[in-house]
Amino acid sequence: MRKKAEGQSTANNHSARVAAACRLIERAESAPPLGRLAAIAGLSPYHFHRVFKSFTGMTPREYAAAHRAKRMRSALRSGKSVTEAVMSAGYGSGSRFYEKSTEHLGMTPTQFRNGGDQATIRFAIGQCSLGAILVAQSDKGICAILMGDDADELARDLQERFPQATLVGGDRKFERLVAQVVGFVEAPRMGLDLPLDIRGTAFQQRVWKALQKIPAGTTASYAEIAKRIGSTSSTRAVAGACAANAIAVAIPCHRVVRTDGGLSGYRWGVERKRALLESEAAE
DNA sequence: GGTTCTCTGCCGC
DNA sequence: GCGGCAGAGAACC
Repeated sequence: MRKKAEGQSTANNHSARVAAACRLIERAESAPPLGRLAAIAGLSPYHFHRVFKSFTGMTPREYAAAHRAKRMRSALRSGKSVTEAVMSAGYGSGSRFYEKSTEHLGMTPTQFRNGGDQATIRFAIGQCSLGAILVAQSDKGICAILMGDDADELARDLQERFPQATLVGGDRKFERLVAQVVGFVEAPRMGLDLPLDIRGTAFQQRVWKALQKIPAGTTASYAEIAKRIGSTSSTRAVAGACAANAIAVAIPCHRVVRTDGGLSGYRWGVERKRALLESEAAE
């Protein structure tokens, strides 16, 4: 009994320290260095870092970055100019923010302010051994690879994923790109040497990054991915992020299976998942 | 391009 | 539970 109470109080202590660090990060003009956060929490930088991550699922640096991006977004939404928003979010200089803006907002600040992504997305639909395949590209790179049984369904899916975008059918030059992607889907081991335009929340991005590290021909469980991104208890959220993935095969969510080896689900049909895994294992 | 800070796996207490 | 080192990596100037 006594032991339990002690364990409880340690946990409470930690959550209070982590919460205090979060508030500090939120209030600070620029991200406080790790050493200062740790000193305030009364822990060594090493240990504090681990405690923080185990509670929040992200490192203090990531937390600060996510919070800045959030401030940036709300400042832009409230109608401030891009420059004002950059400053009020605590980015030291405009130029520094611009370098990373695509990462934070998924688009340039001006595009964001103009009501989301109205950029043009070009797409084309082709056929591969797994059925119909849609490849879409923004000016940043491939933003969607979708698979399905019929072309209309895929086009609707694309429109739903990018409701603000202007979708245009691809020209002949674009067909070559589709052919390249189809070739990649048939033989994923070759790799896809094209830039990707990956859009999602910070958490989704972390999951997708982890997925890209799973080598072809192997699999990982949802729990393993959760562990790799340092968020052991987020197994279900990992599954959610996999399901939200818009870039099939290039972000290999098909390589994530249940802990017992069962295939679990696949956004584009379990049969396609099975086929992909079998062909990768055979290569 | 060098420096400084961050992050993580591993080990010791 | 906590601290610390080593080494890789990212951010910064």
